[in-house]
Amino acid sequence: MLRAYGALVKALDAELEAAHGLPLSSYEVLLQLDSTPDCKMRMCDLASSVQLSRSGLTRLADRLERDGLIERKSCDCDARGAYAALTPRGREVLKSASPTHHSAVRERFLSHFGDEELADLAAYWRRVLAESEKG
Amino acid sequence: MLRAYGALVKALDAELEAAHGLPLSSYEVLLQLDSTPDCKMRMCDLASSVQLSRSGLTRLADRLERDGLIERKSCDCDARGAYAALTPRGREVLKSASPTHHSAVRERFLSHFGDEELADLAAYWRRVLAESEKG
DNA sequence: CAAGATTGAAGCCTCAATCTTG
DNA sequence: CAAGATTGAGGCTTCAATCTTG
Repeated sequence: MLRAYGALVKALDAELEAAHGLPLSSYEVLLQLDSTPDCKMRMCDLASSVQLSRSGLTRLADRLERDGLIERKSCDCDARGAYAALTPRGREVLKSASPTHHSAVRERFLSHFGDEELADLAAYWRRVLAESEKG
Repeated sequence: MLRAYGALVKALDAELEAAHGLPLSSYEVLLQLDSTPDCKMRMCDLASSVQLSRSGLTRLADRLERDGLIERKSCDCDARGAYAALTPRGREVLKSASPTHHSAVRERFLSHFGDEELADLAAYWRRVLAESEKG
C-alpha cells in the first residue's frame, strides 16, 4: 500500500526531471509561490508547506536561485525573515512544466478512478493529514 | 493529496527510528526476508521489492550486516548472485520493532477508516501499483 | 532566551563504471 | 555480450551548531 505511493511519486519525479530538468520538489516550491497573491512566501512557511526542514529548503532555494527561478527578498516587518519570490523565468518554467506534470498525474493516477472515487480518496486523505498536523 | 502520504511515511519512519534505532527502509528489508520460507532472498529481488536501486540495496545491506541483522551468503546455483539472510538477531530486532510499527500504523492510519473503507483503499492502490509495474 | 535562516558534517540514495560469472 | 553485485562520485536531506534579530 505504501509501496504503491512510493513508486508513483518516484515515477512522477523522474518524468518531470526528464522532460524539464525540474525535480518534483522544485516544482512544488514554484507551485506554492505561484499560488500566493504576490508570489512570495517566507522561507519558514515555505519549508513546512513542502515538507522540508528549514536547512533543506535553504539549500533547495540556493539551487533555484542559482537557476534564476526564484529570488530572495528581505522582509520589512521582521529583519530576521527572508522571502522567496518567484521570478518571471520561474513562472515561465512552471507554466511549461505544468502540462507535463498534469498529464503524468492523470495517466498514472487519476485515470484509474471515477469522479466519485476521487472524491472519496480526497476525503480519506484529509483525515490522515488532519491527524499528522496535530502531532 | 500526495502530501498526506509523505507526512505519514515520515512520521512512521521517525517513530520506528526513535523507538528502535531502525529506519523504515531497514525494517522493510527484515520484513521481506522474514516473509520467505528460508528467510533469505537474492539481493536483486530484494532491491526491487523494497524499491531501491541495486547499489542502494548494497549499501543498506552493508549497514544491516555491520549491525548483525543480516548476513550475506553465496548462491550455489549461480555464482554471480548473493543472498541476504536474516540472522537470529535480525529476527529478534524485527519481532521487537513490529508491535511499535503496527501500533503506529494503526494510530496514524488504520484508525481513521472502517473495514469497508480499508478494503476500498487497498483495491484502489492495487490499480495504481499495477500501472506502475507495467512501465 | 526564542525564532528565522544559514552552514558544516554526515547519512542515504542514484548514476555510471567496473568486476565477475553465465 | 547480458546479468548480479559492488564501488566511486556526486546530489539531496537532515541534525546540530552558529549568527542575527525580536
